[in-house]
Amino acid sequence: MARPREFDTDTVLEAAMTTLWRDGYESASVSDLVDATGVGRASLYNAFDDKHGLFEACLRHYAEGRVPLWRGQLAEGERGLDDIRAFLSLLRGVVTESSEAAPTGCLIVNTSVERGSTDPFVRDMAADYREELGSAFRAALSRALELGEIDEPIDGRAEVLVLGAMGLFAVLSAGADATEINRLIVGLEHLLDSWAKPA
Amino acid sequence: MARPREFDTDTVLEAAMTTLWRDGYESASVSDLVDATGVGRASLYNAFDDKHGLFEACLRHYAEGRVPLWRGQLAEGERGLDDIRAFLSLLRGVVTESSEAAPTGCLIVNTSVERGSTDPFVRDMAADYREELGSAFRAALSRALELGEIDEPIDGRAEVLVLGAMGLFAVLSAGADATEINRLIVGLEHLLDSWAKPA
DNA sequence: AATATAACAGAACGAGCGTTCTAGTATGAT
DNA sequence: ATCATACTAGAACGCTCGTTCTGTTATATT
Repeated sequence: MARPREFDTDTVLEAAMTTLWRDGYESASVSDLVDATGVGRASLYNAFDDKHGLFEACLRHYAEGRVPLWRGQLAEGERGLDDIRAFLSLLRGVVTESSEAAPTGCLIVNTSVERGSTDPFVRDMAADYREELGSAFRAALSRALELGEIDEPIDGRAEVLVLGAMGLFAVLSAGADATEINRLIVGLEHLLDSWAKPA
Repeated sequence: MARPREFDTDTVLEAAMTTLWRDGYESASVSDLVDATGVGRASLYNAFDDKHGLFEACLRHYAEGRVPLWRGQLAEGERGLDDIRAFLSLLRGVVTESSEAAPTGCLIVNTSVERGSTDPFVRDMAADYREELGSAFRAALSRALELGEIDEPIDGRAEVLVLGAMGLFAVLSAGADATEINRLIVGLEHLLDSWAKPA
């Protein structure tokens, strides 16, 4: 009954997300988002209400597209410590693959550090994100326990891994070079090794 | 030979720093800084050149005033693991003492996540900050080694502690509640316990 | 084919941004 | 006491911000 939308929502969200991810919420202007998406201002406002609405859609798009990259293997993998090692390898890959298309660090960590104290939406989303990450680590550590790779405890170690991931994302966004990032990841890998029982 | 300054530089820096710390670089406007410091616009521009100059002075003020709070005991304390435990207690205190006067988290971590990829000054300052923190952890762990509290290794564990601190600062700024913060710190405390050799 | 509907492009809005300018003022050196 | 200096307050600058408005265009239904 009316003219159909000319743009693909996912494509637009991907472009807007990349801009917000790279520049942050305040530094990315609506004009920047118009340029990045190639969609007119009025169309963006029609589809997402306002800048914050587009931001929320981008955060959801990020959670739906990026979280599954690690959640599956970590939470429901078939191994234990190796699944966590694979997660760390994933993070190591981030630093070498960083480009204009895929900024470094993590959108949720970036924007929650920027706006977490004043923006309930991003605060809640970041809390969910950490909860999901912690839950996934606990699952992987529980499998490691059942496989006889490690002993107790599980929970405290999962919290440490959450902090490690949050720290890595923060340091990535802070502009650390590849050498430092790799050194930090190696530290976490050695931590995993130290948890493993002698074979 | 000329009219002397009416404001005290440290007092002004403390007020400006608090505002930038709480709101971030982009969200804190020059008008906000004028209001917070009580100093006129022209005076601020006379003394600090521009907004970024005032920001740099605030970062230096933060590094000079806040870093010594943990650096001394951690780098040159007389104990080992207990000095690291004291550092964690310091962080635990931060979450309960947060007020308008002293925002939560860490100014350097907040602004380096916000601007680290584009602002060389904050990137370098954040790198120095992590290097100093890592060096302090290595010193404390070395003392713990000499005291017979722990065995090798030192370096990888120091990196893990740096990540833990960065992660805590990130989560603090993300608006996590006291319960979660405490749970994460307990995780790190248990990690320290697990490094200690049986007495 | 005619109509109703909504997306489209781009101009325009007031508000706020960082910065500069215009005066006026208070002080140390002569 | 006079002068040079650099502080002070506040108005004003051009610019960009997020948002809204004005037509125009394209499609699904009748």
